[in-house]
Amino acid sequence: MNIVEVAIKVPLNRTFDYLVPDEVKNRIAPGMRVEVNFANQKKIGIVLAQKDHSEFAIDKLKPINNLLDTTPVFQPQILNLLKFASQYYCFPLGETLQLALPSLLRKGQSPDKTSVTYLDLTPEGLNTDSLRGTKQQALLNHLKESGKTPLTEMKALGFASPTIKSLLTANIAHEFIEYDNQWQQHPLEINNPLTLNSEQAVACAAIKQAQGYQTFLIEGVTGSGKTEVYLQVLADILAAGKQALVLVPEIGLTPQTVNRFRRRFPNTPIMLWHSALNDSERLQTWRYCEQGSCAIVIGTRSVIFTPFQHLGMIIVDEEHDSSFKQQDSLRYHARDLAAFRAHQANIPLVLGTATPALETLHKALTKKYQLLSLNQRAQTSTDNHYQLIDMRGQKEQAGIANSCLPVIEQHLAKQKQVMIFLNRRGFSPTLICHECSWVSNCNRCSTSATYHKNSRALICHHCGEHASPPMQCPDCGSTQIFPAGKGTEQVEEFLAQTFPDIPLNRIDRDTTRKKGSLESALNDINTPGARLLIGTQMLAKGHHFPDVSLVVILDVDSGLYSYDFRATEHLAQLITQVSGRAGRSGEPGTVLLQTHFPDHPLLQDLINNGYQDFARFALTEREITTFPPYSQLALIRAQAHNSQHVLAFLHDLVPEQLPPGIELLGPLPAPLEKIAGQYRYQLHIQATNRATLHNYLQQLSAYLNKSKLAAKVRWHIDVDPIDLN
DNA sequence: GAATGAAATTGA
DNA sequence: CAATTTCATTCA
Repeated sequence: MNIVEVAIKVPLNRTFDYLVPDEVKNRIAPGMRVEVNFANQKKIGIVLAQKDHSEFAIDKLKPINNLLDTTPVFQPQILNLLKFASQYYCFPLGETLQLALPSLLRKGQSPDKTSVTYLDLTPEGLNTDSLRGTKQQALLNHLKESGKTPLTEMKALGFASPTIKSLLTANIAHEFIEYDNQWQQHPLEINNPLTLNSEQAVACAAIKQAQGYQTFLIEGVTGSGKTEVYLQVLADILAAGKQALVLVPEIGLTPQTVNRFRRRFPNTPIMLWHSALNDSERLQTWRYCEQGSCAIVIGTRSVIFTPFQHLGMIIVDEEHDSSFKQQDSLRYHARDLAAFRAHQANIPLVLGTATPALETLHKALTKKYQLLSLNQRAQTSTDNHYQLIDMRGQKEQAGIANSCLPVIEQHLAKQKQVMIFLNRRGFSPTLICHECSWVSNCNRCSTSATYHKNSRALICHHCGEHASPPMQCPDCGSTQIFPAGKGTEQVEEFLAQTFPDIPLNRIDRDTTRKKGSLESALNDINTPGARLLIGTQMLAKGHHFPDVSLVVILDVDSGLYSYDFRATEHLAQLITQVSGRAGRSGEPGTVLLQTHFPDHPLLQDLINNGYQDFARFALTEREITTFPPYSQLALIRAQAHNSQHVLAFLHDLVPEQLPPGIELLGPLPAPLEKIAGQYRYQLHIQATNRATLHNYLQQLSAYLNKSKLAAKVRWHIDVDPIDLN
């Protein structure tokens, strides 16, 4: 009998058997796509295995309609990775497989081999310094920085076809197509590697000697030159003709980062993978990696599923960054899957960050990972000077303590940039009535709608509902309606009044919504002279602001006392990352932290001894409280319009007797109990170790598949949750 | 998730 | 009683 096991995209933890017609019998293999009839529909499924008998009644099996591939779209290793991910994160295999496939392949398109058109400067172009048109000049400048670049990428950066064409006709630039595997045939070109300091050299040597799988954690303070270490170890991988996978946070994929790789390895094909790619660009990068024509791919989270010919190394930059954890459907952590993949491929994995996640640090301290510390900063950066601003009994305006103002003024007077950080956009998180107790609550969520003064709107940041702010109180008719609480818009308004002559940029989701607006703001910031920068977390990540000498963090306290046991870790990472933006131009930067709890031990530890010390101290706390990494956590979240259904569903999951090693907490209302009219509750499952947790989850999912209540609510399991919302 | 068919509700 | 909506069932 010719039977295949097929995974189909349905929310079921099950696969389906199909008959194989004789004419395709010899061509079919695991990892290929097939078209099948399924529940009166045509669907594309993935062949998992060939077998000669089925548990299912043979006479009820249907034949497959069509075999869509001549070679598998899933390599055996990728199939294994996805089977693991599906099990580990309790998400149906069929859906997991579809998620990992470029959408054109999901729809049945053929993965035929193609080529990429590149744009580069001609020798004349290299000797040209200035061109007439500003756009042409920008294009010339960019190519001088980046070297050869795929044409599609240039267009995505906003260089228009006519501009490109004029440089082509002027023989400044040329286009060329590169085919399969050419890069491995040329000797590797390496441009201007920097001289390593002793710590970097130690780190490089350690990674280069790795035989097979080994994970390294580079714990490198800001400015200590992690990237240089990546580049130098990559040189060895490339020279051996192997490919490399580099994962970066969502916001970290800037042209500056990419250019640094391109400049270093000028004759090496480097491609990108991120959310702004369209379907055909995605397929292009995917094919290039799979056929071995791309040497380095730099990408965000989902790049971890890309197939390679000869993968030689995986690097995860800023490994602590929460954007590596997917927050819906398959809730995977790309860093953790990278560890699985590196282990499977028997290659080194390099994790790098100034502020390691406590889970990662724990593995390094218990010798599962090799810890490589970089504490020496390059000469252009120096240690920052932290200062706690005691807010108790102090006057403040727009959330800024009065005692901070003279400091801000001093730095501006020295023609430096000052960065003000507040993790709340809008003008104020609520509007309140002065005469009665009306608050601008959202009708559909258990939170208030944020007042946006610029766009004159009340917006709920959770369900997105828009309303116009009332002129009068809807309850008592009073006109005495005031904003309560602070947001970035308010800080901007206040500082613009206080320092009318100083240029100012506010950077948050609202000001960067338009395409290219972040780039133009970042461009502004590069112009010398005094400047005020106001922003949310967007400012903390990735971007390099050499002229910032003062950072003010307005609201430290919200991270100190929180229901979330990871809140202090995230706060410390944020403070360290934001501070890393200051003091990079030779002089020490100043960091002011506004708090009502200046004696808080974790805060004291962080500012006196730095993140490294803080993290080790925080780990001892985790051990005492047996939170992860000293236990394993999973969450079952459920929501529905009817809160009784949700509670009944979760209560039903709690058994009378718990298996050893498992503790359940809940059902608890989610921190925001109601969003968009849906009531949300959660059950915390804490286990002493991984195996116990997964045993228990397996039992649970058997039950969940049968439960009648489960059909009435929306529910999911989040394994290793990082956000307890 | 989507098609299907049975059960419940509606309207004259 | 037929038309319409809701609900549970099943998928090979």
